[in-house]
Amino acid sequence: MTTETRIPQGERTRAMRLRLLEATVECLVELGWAGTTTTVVSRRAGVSRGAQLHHFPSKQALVVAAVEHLTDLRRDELRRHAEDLTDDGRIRGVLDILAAQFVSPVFFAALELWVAARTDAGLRESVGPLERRIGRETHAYAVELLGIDESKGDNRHLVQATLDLVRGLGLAASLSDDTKRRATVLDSWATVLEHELEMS
Amino acid sequence: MTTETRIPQGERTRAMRLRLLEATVECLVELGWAGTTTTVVSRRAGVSRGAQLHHFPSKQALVVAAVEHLTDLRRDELRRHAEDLTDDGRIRGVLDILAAQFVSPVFFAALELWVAARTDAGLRESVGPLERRIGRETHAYAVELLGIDESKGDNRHLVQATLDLVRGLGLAASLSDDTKRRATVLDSWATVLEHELEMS
DNA sequence: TCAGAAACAGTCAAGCCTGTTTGTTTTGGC
DNA sequence: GCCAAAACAAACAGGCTTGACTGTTTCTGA
Repeated sequence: MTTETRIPQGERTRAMRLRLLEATVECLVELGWAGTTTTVVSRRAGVSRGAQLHHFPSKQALVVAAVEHLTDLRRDELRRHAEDLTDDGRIRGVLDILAAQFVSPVFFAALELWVAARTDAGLRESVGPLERRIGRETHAYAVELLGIDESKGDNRHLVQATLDLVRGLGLAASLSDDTKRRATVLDSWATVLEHELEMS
Repeated sequence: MTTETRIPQGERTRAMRLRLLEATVECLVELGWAGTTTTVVSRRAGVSRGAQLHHFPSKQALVVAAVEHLTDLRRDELRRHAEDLTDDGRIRGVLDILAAQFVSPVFFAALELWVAARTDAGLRESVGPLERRIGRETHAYAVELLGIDESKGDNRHLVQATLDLVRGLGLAASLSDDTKRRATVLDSWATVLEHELEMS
């Protein structure tokens, strides 16, 4: 059969890798780290194990690539949410955006990798630096969204605390849905920030 | 051989179960959820697999018991740290105690179970309620240590936020040692609480 | 003291995961 | 068109985990 549709190999490679990475993230979200086996991933991606091993020679390679893919997803998600930001109740709005970042499936996938990395040296080498980078980027973006001067007063540490807070909220949300409680906590914290942040 | 040392069976049972539970927690801390296999646990506890299966017929049973054991450990740890609390810089001291709770090996073990429970229905049924109870107890204890009236102003939500914060700090600490950063964040948080809490 | 129950020990089979190996198809430069 | 290289497919071996099964020792109550 002469192939009617000729797709460049570069394109196919990219699509195949993307399918595998997305399947990996989905597995992490739905099945957790322990449930994310190479077999399950390949089946879900609709890719033969041979093809999978061709693109990612080891599970380690697959997961590391997935981590990098996750950084992109998280960055996109943050930017996307930021577009809905209005000017009134700005602080509360920013808190909502940040919190949304940490109760999303993407965060849950990252959480699985994060926790697994604690006891897996190879994984930690990949997750650690990337997570630090995401932390820095999120911090900078939060400062930008809040429209504050980071060098003033305790602003810097307050933003850090805010990020640690939403991380804790995300962890809580992973086990049981506590949307309501989260909202009240964020309300209180918004009030606090309005008092304590030194606006320029 | 006439057994010179006669140990009541109840005692032996308790000791054996305790050995298994402590080995389970140790494995969770050192090897993570995926690495905590029944074989590894029994070997580390110095218990034959037969004995292990006698006391805990399934891995599920073992882990559920470990979860309950962990609640005791966490409670003890909290109480023990609370004894070192002095009167000057009380808020900052309380924060240190709470933070210590969430960067301890015991918390890391609980974290493994917490995350695993997200995608494991059976485990979630055990971890969920217990974690909620610990949350409530810790909350109540924090209120007591701070010596505040929970019904006043936003006190209640500020305490909740504080607990979410230290949980986030604990998660951050699990991947890389950030003792210094944590201290500065807690300093800022203490200042905030001093401003915002309504002391009685 | 003795019998039955509980506690303990060790082995085994079934199933799964990972990564290797071997074989087939498609692509792109010559 | 043709051939090397990349992409893809599938079977396989080795190792590990879980829980069941069988046998042995120790305790308790009669």
